[in-house]
Amino acid sequence: MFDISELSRASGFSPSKLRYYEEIGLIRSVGRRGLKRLYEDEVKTRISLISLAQTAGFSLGEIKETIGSEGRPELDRTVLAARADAIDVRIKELTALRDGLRHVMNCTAENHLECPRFQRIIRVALTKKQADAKRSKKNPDKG
Amino acid sequence: MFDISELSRASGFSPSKLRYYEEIGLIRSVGRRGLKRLYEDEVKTRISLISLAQTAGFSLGEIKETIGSEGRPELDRTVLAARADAIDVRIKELTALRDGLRHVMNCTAENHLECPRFQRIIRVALTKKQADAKRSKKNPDKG
DNA sequence: ATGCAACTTCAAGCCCACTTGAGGTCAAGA
DNA sequence: TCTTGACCTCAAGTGGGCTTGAAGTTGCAT
Repeated sequence: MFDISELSRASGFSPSKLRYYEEIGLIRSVGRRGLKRLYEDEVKTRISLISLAQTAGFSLGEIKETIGSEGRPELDRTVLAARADAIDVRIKELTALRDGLRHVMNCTAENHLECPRFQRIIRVALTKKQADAKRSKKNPDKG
Repeated sequence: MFDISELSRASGFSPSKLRYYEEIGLIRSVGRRGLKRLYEDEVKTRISLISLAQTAGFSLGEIKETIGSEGRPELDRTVLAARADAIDVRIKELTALRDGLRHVMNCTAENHLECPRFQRIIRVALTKKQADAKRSKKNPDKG
């Protein structure tokens, strides 16, 4: 059991951010010593997970839906599957973008945005994105 | 040459968003017919690129620094390289997160956050992140 | 017992990335 | 010529994700 300053040091999250996350139900403290919050180890894993999920572009609301707010989260398999699929799409986009950037670095075309190779790289990722957007319009429940 | 409503349809960006991007110098219109903005094809590639870069977690400011604001952007190779490297890091994090989620879907441990396999998956990504954070503290210029 | 650093609450503020609304202008068709 | 409607500008508003500041409360060391 440790207090907010240790958790802050360990996680790199500011105390105000930790309090905010608790307020919106993303993490929890397990008790108090006087006024001071006390945390247990589990919260560190949780914070790592939140941090990664944010990097992946999920909002705090989506993260809460995914991992729940309690120690024993109700993990809905269909939600987890949807998140994993979303990450796969994102990975493909990022890969295309990275390849595009690396190509541009070595490309001698006068205007890189008009380089056919670059455009093709970008278009591939965009096409996936648009196909995805279309699907979620036809099928709004599975967002 | 086409107007804002066609560009909006083609790109999926709202007219207000397109005007906003022009205001902050991310895209440009090449002229007017009366009051109405006129765009040329190049802007579509640019918008695709912006869209991807946002997915990758870059701010509009960073995107502007990376691709410049003009038709013939000043592409700084060191900036491009840094962005590409950042994307690589992010891809690794996303991969770990996705694997973690997929594992949890099939894991029968009572509390998933305490599943050692899950923790290991998460910790790997987090370690990379923290190493990166440390490096940029020691070397604040190369962010 | 007293001080004080580290915590606490709660409301307000801030930055980013847009959106909205009010009021204005223009080009083309009836 | 007159209307229509799609565009325009500019200022203010919104929502997410925090941070900041003022004022209060504690455990612990002296």
